[in-house]
Amino acid sequence: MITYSHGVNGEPVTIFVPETDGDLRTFMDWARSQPVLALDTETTGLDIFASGYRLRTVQFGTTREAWVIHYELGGRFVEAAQYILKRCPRFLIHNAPFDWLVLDAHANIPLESMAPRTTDTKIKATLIDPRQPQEGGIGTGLKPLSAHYVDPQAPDTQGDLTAVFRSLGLTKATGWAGIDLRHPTYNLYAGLDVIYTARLNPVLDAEHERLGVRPALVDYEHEIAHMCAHMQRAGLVLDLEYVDTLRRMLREEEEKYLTVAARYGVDSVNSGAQVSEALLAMGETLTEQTDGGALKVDKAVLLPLADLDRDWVSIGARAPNPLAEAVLRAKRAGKWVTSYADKFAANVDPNGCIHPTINTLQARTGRMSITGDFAAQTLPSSDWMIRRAVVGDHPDHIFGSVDFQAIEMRVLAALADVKRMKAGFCDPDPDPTLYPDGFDIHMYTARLIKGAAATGRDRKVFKGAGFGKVYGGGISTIARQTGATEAEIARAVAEYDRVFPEIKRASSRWQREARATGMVTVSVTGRRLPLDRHRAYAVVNYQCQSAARDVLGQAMINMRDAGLLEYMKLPIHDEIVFSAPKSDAKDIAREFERCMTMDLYGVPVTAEADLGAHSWGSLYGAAA
DNA sequence: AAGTTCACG
DNA sequence: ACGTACGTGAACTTT
Repeated sequence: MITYSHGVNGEPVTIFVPETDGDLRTFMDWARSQPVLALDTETTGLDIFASGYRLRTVQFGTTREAWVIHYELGGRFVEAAQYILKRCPRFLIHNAPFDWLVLDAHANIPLESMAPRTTDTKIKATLIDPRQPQEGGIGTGLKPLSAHYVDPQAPDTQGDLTAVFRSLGLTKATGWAGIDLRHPTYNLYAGLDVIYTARLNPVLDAEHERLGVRPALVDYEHEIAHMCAHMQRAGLVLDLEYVDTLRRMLREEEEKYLTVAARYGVDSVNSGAQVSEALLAMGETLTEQTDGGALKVDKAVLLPLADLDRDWVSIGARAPNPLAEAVLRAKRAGKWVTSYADKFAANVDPNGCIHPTINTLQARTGRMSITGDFAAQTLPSSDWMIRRAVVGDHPDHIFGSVDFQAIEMRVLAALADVKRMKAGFCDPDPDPTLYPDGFDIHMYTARLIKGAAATGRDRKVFKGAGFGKVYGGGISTIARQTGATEAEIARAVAEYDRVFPEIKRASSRWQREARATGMVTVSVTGRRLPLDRHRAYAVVNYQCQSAARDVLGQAMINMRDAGLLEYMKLPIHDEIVFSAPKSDAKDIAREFERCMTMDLYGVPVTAEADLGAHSWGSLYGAAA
């Protein structure tokens, strides 16, 4: 047995690294009697589903000691780790979804077995403060949390190991796979991580108590994390033949327009300086500036120069500038091939699946994000081309999606108790001649203000005003977004405030509360939402975005309880994407709608399903 | 590492 | 009194 003595917050701790069968028996005798163990794994990297991926080490610990089990050695080491993994009633894990999926894929310990026994200290910490240190927060990594809550002298275990990797001629990318399991720094830090996790947990509990973070919210977040890990494990099936075609086509398109751009002296279309210089030389005038003071040459600037509207359709207002068009097309093809098509091909697993990394509590508002191999929340939606690469789980499956209807506006009506808005949403039988596609809050508002004569343009203006309320936008921004004049918007916003006076009152109240509590506002679920001092106006948006996220979270729990988890593929803010057998798809879609239908403080929250064909792209236009 | 652009809800 | 559209992830260029 190798042992390391170390100090944590002035107290001695011991790290044990078993070497023999006898050492492993001592470990098991100790671990068997522990009601709760902190747990961590070390692996060859982050790409859990790639071939050749290995689980190297599993660590177990308490506030006083840690045991570092080298799983990679096989035999009795594997047996000992699995014995405790199956048996211990409760685990503390920092960022549990990663370790759940590692153990599920590489240690034969199912997610379904681990998740109900897990407390995730990252979830607890994020509910206290979701901000990273750069944003003025504590951070949500084990290192900043340990330094803040446990021991100011806590080492940067990951950072220091990276330095060790370099001294061994390895890199951050190769070090985790290449470091010798006997390396003392590797073993010491592997052990310290679980000791810090064990010490973090009671401090976080005390903070929750002090700040009023509800235990029900903690449980709810664990359930959401479990469901999202389930979706990550399943992944999405790719049509690899199509991915290859897509890559070829987009590269050709890019090349074609790069050649055109080069004729005008632009050899890098992504260089704003080159593009603006060449356009000026062609006699174009550029007026908009970037925050940094350079001339702006983004899509919004280039489209009019190319005589194209926002949907890239020819306007006929001027002679198109060939360079502007070439830059637009080359940049779009380039982005689509590198950010999407190439990444699909590079990250596909041996079964032809791609796995999203779902961060269930990423944004300050609690919103989820999807990062890494497959940023599925940000695939182009204006065209089916990219999403066409993703297909149903089985040949007889089709893709579907269920969206909340105008969720931000409904949440606003509910939270601010907006009487006339609520009355509109609550109308059980909206006149189909007025609302042929179902009730529409923006047309409702237009009619409330303009009467029966309200037009589609009125609708657009009041939709802008509504979004301005939800986002906290000013008159000029709303005008720019809607294309209406500032005078028109100013009048519309004033009328909006007249018919929905509760919004302004709620906004003032929330801003006052936020300031009084140090610019941290508390959502309806008790979630703490840190708000920058100079951005108090954003409190309405924080409340709405956060409540909408929690409504989706509740809907996801309803879906799981209804047996729909196996069909769920992705959460996308106000939408769930699913893959289901074609023969049952209509019934399944109805079930999804039912799970997303609920009441929020007297406002009905509703959802509508859309069924496509075999590919995800089929929901976005003409693809098969 | 910062700045710019572009993809999403 | 004034004025701020909200939240993300990722690639590429320039520094």
